[in-house]
Amino acid sequence: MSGAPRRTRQKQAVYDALLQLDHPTATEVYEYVHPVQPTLSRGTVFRVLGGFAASGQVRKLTMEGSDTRFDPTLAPHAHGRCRICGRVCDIFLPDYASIAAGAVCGGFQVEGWDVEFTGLCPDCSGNLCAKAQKNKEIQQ
Amino acid sequence: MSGAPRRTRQKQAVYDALLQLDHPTATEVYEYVHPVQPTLSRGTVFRVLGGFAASGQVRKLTMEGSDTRFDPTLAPHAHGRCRICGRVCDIFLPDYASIAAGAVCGGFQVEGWDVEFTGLCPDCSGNLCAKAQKNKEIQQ
DNA sequence: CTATCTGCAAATAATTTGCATGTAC
DNA sequence: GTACATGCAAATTATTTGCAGATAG
Repeated sequence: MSGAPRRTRQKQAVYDALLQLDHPTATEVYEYVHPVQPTLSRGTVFRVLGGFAASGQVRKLTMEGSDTRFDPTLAPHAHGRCRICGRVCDIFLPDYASIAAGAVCGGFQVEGWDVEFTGLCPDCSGNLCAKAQKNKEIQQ
Repeated sequence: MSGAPRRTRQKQAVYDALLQLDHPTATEVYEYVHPVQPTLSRGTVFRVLGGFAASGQVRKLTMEGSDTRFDPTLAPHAHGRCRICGRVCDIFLPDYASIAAGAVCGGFQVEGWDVEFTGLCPDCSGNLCAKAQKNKEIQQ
């Protein structure tokens, strides 16, 4: 028989990191938490995040060009990945919600969905020149 | 100055594999090609597939729960991953095409998109019991 | 108490890369 | 002939796992 999951300092720290860190990878979570809890190990971060994902407590994002990311926002939504700064933005598109409701597409019975857009985030689409300039400065 | 890409036996073999193998991973391509061309190395498979993806010759699919897959079908379409057999199906949804045409969603300027559905493929949604039975037999 | 969780370190496994050699054009 | 491509093997890097000790309930 399996008992209820236990509330631990480590899980709390990992979840807090998810709220602070805007779609972080497991490693980013680790690096955020480590200075505060030096004994919390990488393995634990992966195990805790995997548990959260398995229980539906967080969403696991498998995005092109980066490691697996985790998202504590449970409301159905898509993601936009900026091709300039790499930031991942939440995009709420009510239209997609209806598709999730068990629609059938060409014989494939849909139970869940995930949409990844590529493009420019609000910052980067605003003033491309300024942004390119900034990136140049950083690289130097 | 960079010259045009060269036509090689290896690239041809990798592309043929893509056409035969229904959304294969790099390793699946390697295992398909290797018996025929034993000297073709894993590194080359990754390099060739990466090149194809970079030139837009094939689509690179980053799907949940499996390694990166490659798709030679260039027409805009979504993918369905069956939660029972794991098969990846092509799903053509004209509605999504309009979104790709540079729409703006909440300040995010969309240039490209990728949709992954989870659910049941035609085979598995048809007769779940028979399928479960078959899987059992395979495992034994 | 005891089942779950964590730390640590070693094991996996996909992907990348350096370099010498091969070959398309 | 020359620049691009490949083979090979070693290096990287994310993620998983075994096991002994810690701890939540």
